[in-house]
Amino acid sequence: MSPKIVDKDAKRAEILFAAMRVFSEKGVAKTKMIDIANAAKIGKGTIYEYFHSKEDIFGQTFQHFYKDMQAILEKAITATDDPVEKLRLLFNISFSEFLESSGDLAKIIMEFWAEGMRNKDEKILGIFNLKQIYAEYRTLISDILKEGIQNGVFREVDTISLAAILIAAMDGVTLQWIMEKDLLNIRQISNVLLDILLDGIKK
Amino acid sequence: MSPKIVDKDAKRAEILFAAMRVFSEKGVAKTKMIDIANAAKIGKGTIYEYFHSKEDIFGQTFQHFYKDMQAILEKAITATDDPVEKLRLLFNISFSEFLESSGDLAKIIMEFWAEGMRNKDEKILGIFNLKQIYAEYRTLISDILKEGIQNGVFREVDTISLAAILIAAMDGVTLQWIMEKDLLNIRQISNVLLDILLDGIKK
Amino acid sequence: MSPKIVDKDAKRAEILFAAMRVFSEKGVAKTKMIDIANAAKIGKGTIYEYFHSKEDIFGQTFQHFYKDMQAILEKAITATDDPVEKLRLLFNISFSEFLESSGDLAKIIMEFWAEGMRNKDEKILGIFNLKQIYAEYRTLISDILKEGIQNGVFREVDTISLAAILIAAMDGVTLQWIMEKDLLNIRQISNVLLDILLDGIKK
Amino acid sequence: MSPKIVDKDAKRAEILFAAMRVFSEKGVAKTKMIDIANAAKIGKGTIYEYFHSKEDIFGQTFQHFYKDMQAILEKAITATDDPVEKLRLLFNISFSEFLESSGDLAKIIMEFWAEGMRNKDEKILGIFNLKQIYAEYRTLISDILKEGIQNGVFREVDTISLAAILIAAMDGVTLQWIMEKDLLNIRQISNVLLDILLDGIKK
DNA sequence: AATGAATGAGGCTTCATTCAT
DNA sequence: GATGAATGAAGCCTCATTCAT
Repeated sequence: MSPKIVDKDAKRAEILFAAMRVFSEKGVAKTKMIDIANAAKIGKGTIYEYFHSKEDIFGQTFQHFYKDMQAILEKAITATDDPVEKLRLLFNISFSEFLESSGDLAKIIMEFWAEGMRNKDEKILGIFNLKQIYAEYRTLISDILKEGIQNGVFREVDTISLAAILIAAMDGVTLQWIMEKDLLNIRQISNVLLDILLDGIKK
Repeated sequence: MSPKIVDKDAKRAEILFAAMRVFSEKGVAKTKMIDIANAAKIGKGTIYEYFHSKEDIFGQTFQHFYKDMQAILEKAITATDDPVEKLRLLFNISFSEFLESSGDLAKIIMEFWAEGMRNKDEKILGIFNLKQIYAEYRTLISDILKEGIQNGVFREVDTISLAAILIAAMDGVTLQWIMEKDLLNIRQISNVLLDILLDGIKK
Repeated sequence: MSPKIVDKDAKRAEILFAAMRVFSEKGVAKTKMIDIANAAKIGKGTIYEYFHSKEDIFGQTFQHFYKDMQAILEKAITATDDPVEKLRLLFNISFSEFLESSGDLAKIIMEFWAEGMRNKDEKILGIFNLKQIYAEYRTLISDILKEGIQNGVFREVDTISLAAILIAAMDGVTLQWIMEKDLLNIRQISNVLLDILLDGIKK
Repeated sequence: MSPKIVDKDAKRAEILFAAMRVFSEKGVAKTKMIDIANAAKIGKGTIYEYFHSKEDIFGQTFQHFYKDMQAILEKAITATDDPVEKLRLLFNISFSEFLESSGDLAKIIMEFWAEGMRNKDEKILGIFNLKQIYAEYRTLISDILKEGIQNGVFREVDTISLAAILIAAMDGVTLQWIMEKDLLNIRQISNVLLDILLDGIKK
């Protein structure tokens, strides 16, 4: 009576991870559906049981990345009340829990950035709205900074601009890390950079 | 040496600029040869009189970007003997002369990064060897830092790591700038960031 | 003979009717197996328990149509001995019992015709041999006409050609009926046409 | 300076005729783009220089058929003032100039009918609006009949219904002709039928 | 028997590149 | 040199059919 029972969500996730691996290896444009199928060890047609199109897979890859990032931010800012500590957690967790754990994902981030920064029609903007994501991100960090200013930990500064600086620093380090995962001790670099930045804004 | 050669070079450059405009607007993968031809107001077939392939155009776009960058670095480090001033020039010139002047180019940088960070066969590596470029870049900045240390301007630091930090900061700001050209006063942000960083390593 | 066989046949018929509905709505080529399955409220795979292939379903749809037509012919020519009445019954029954009762079927007739008139390999010819069907049809009507001539009801005419004319008239009216089920009073048109035709051949 | 000079319209027509040949041989659904390309002795991709899609080709095939028909009607109704003669011309020209001259086209008519009688979205309706075409056709013939009634040639009849009958007769004969191009003397059949019909409505 | 998940052959279409003019 | 018409390799996606449950 009943057909093969499959955990559709689990399989969808499997395919997504396979796609991420291939995307990060070959780049989105040069990835063929058959590559994803092979990576997932399924037939070409099976992919379409779980995704509408290649574009859809790329979009969901981004969603996945974004949700992970959200979770990390959430975790970081609720773990402690100390603004300084919050920023340090943000910096550290980004690398340890997000990038290092899914190193594959890292290389696609560039494609997210490239894709996300172009003007899109409404439909795509709902998925790839990097501008909005960064705006939210700045607000979140700005709030932490305001806290610190209120607590008397930080100097009076333009919190939004400073948030942009912190994000810039994180992204920059991310780029370096992607480029030279092995050669540079990025963890240390990241810490040094954060120390300098924190030092610069502390009262 | 004949006038024709000059014409050829001029036209090649024209096509290259047209290509850059389209690349930055639609992304490299989604740019068709016909788009470039239209943008350059020439026939589709004419492109092949000046370039071997689409890949070739993309490669030369990168070369152009790279040469511009080289020139800026050159200019910066020869303009003064003061290491601090050299770094400041590096930061400022990057934005004023490079990015701001060819805003179109900025959006393709992501594609360079995305493209450049994948493992390639020898032929491509000769063109898109980002790792090597960044390594050179780090060496150059490291040399400035060493100068500063010798001069007693900077503390004793791991110059290569610090170079990486400075590059990270610059790249990060670039990203922010691409994303929010209008909203954020990136020039100011970049200066603030540099001040903080310099402050952090000054003796 | 066991109840299962009855079930099987009933279900096969159900699927066939579902298929006919969808065929007539979307056309055979644009009908997917899943459409038929949905229309029949069964699973996609179940269809294959009752039919070998989509082609098979289409073939059996035709067979069904053909058997209905045969039955109508049979009914018409055995109901009375009067040749004129036989022809009138043929005309009328065609519409009342066949087309009007299964209006869905009507739209597929075009596909039967389109499919049936192409040269086919042996296998298909056994199912879709329209030429033969029409030849039989002509013979049957020709026999009625011959009867009428012998009885002195009809003039001496080329019975095969006249049979073709009668069939042409019926098919033509069918087409009009399919096209404008609602606007034209086809029943009346059909009667008028038949009256004219009969009048033309009566002695 | 100038590239290959091609009469685009001529080539488009060539491809269209090739497509019509293949359509009529294999049916639209079973015709592959490569079949059309081969029939036209061009490359697969070349088709797309002249048509948007397979659907487009089919649509334009229909347009072509329709324009031919229009021209025939025009020719018939302007050639004489005698209503009876007009109808006879309509009947005869349809076969001699239209069907017999482009026998290939004939077999696709079924597909036009099948395609044209389904409910379509606006876009397709603009191309395949068979209902409207037949309505126009009926009006045109109805006008001829009205003329004949005014002239006292025809009895007082429901002209629209009679127009439908005449069209039905023509279509029916067409069908027979498609089916048995060789066996039946359709020209004669068509004349006999028309004679009977005219006789039936003459005063 | 019934199901729908899985499959891959096959079709449509795109587009970089070629080449005759 | 310049052009765009022609091409076909290659990729995305569909869908009839299979088959494990």
